[in-house]
Amino acid sequence: MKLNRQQELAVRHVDGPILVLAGAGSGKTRVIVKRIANLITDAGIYPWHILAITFTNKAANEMKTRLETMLQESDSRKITVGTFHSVCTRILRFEHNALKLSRNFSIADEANQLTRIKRALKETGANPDILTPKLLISKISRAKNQFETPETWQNKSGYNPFNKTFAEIFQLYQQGLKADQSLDFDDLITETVRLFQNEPHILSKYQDKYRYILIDEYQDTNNAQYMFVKLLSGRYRNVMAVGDDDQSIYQWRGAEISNIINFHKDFPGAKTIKLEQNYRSTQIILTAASALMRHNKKRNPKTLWTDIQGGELIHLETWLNDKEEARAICRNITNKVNSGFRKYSDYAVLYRVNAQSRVLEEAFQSQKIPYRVVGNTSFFKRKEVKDLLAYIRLVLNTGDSVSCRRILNVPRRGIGKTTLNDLEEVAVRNGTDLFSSIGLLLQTNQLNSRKHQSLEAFVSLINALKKIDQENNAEDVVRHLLQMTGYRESFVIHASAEAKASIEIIDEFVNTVADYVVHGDGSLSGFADYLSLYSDDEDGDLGADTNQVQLMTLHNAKGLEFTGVFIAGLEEELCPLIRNNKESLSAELLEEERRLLYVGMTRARQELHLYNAERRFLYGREMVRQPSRFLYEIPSESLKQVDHARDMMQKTKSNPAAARKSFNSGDRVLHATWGTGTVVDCSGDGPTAKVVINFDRGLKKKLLAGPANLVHLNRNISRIKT
DNA sequence: GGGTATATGTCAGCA
DNA sequence: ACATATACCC
Repeated sequence: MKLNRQQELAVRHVDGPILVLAGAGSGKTRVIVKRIANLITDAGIYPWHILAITFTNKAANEMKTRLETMLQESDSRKITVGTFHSVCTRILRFEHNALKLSRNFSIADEANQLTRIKRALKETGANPDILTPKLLISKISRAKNQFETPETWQNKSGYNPFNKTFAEIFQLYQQGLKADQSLDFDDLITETVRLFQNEPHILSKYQDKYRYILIDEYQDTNNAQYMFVKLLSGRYRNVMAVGDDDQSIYQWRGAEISNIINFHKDFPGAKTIKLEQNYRSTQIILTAASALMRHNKKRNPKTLWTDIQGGELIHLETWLNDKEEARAICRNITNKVNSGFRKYSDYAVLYRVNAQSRVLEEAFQSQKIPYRVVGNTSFFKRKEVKDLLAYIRLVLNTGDSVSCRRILNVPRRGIGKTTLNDLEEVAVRNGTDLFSSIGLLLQTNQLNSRKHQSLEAFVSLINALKKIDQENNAEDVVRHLLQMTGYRESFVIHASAEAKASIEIIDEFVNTVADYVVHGDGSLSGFADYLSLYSDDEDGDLGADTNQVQLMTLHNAKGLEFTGVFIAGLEEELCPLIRNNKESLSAELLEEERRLLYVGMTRARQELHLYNAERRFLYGREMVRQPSRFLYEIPSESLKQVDHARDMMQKTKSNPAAARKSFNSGDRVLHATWGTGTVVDCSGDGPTAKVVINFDRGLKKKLLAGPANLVHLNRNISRIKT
């Protein structure tokens, strides 16, 4: 397809800063890829001078693949494509000396951060109900991205006790990371920026290396990432920032929309190009999505347009509950596929929170529809993966005490609480890491022989693995690791289904490392980075079953497109999400939620299906739901609306059989006015039976079964029982 | 020291 | 409903 005028201008741009405001579906990835190709083939720029930064690893891989098809392999290989985190990790590992950091520093993932925060909370004795671990992590993240340190917080905390506690925890957290030779995700960026600031010759080297910088999803960059770009581009100023303020959905984690708005101030003389033609969606879908977005006040007005006239109306279906919703989605997809014009992979089901995937997965399984949950990091959250990763981290960096503590007694080797406490004490007293403290404790000769033996065995195990790592690839190390620790065998003994699942995960882990050795550099440290930075699980073997429906969160759908999109759970408090009933939704958050739905809607090419349910099982209980306010912001002429919940209620109402059912205490029932409740007592039979019900909204009512038209919620009984 | 039963908190989104 | 944290027992 030919480029349009604006796209052409962006692709042909060579020198100087340029901002590309690219609306949804306006072909921005194509523009970035073509411009890179153009820089090399037409402008004669060396490929190693080009740095392309994407938001996810997935996007990076896709870009690499597309570049490979357009360029000679010798060229495409030399272009640097990656996320901020992966690019910075590479720089830090290379320049570790200047930072007085081990080359094999560990990357602390979220779980690792959490254990550190919890420990710091305990140490300070702060109340974890007010400063919750999660809140602390996000506060620290924000502080770091503003280049604030525990010290600056100490100074500015003044008399505010919360700030003071925060400063203390921040300090402990940071000390812990440092002692363990670990960096968290934010450090990866901020430490690179500090390196650039403190070592002009290093900055100069990289400025010279990366003369052409392209950044995708610029609306989602944070302050530290901005600083990185600003410094790195300082000499040549060849920055192309591509983004769309309407698709900014990461402000919650520090993304600053001002980066895109202030681009001209930051890079004087910058060109601006607006891509407003949408090549993806039908007029109907685009009109509806634009109408939704007009409710946002803080945005640059824009007029997206499309050549793809008309199209199907957007379907809006209301169901009685989340199970019915999931079943309906499955039925609709099956019908479409059976019609012969669509395949499973044409469809994606999007939702606001990962917890929604469960009901959907159950429905897909029972209807035998092939599906894949995208971006769900469940594999990386598995205990087995964390354990093995902890081993790897410890082998690479024995200073990593958090990892050491995790696997010191996994599998069981008789090093329990008491010994661990002793070791920690030795570590603190000598100012060493946990692993070194084992050697120190062994020297004291104060241990009984059993303890002595198991500790000694552990040390030699790790040392042996270190040696193996020096001469072998990551796969060999992992295989030796499993063999020497007996980790896999520790599950084989148990015949339980749980143990079987564990073994499957371990085998999958081995496959992952084998795959990495084939496709990556094969090193253990490279593999550890891969595991730490690639939280979106790529599904290495994409060749297998690709004809699957994709399930993912709205966030994960960014940058993707599908022929048909189903969005589930369009209800108040879920979309827009309100986590805390006490807290009201700020205007900023509401607008971000709206943008998130906008991103979801604009993923659709031909079909868009929206769903809401009147009841939903969430946070451990069934809740009565209200339709999302966003549904009222979509013009009704774009919608084809069916209320199946109402139909179902009416059907049961007109069916006297329902009234004849007798009720038992414990039964879950539904009443047209009072909603759901639990039967606590029932006397009599048939329509004249007197039923006492505790309604979920807090009312207790005595009703006559007949006129009350109670509906048995049998479909929910299995859930309520457990 | 280790395993299991019970209590408690969590399900926001991501690199 | 699930996962983790602690409490308690062997």
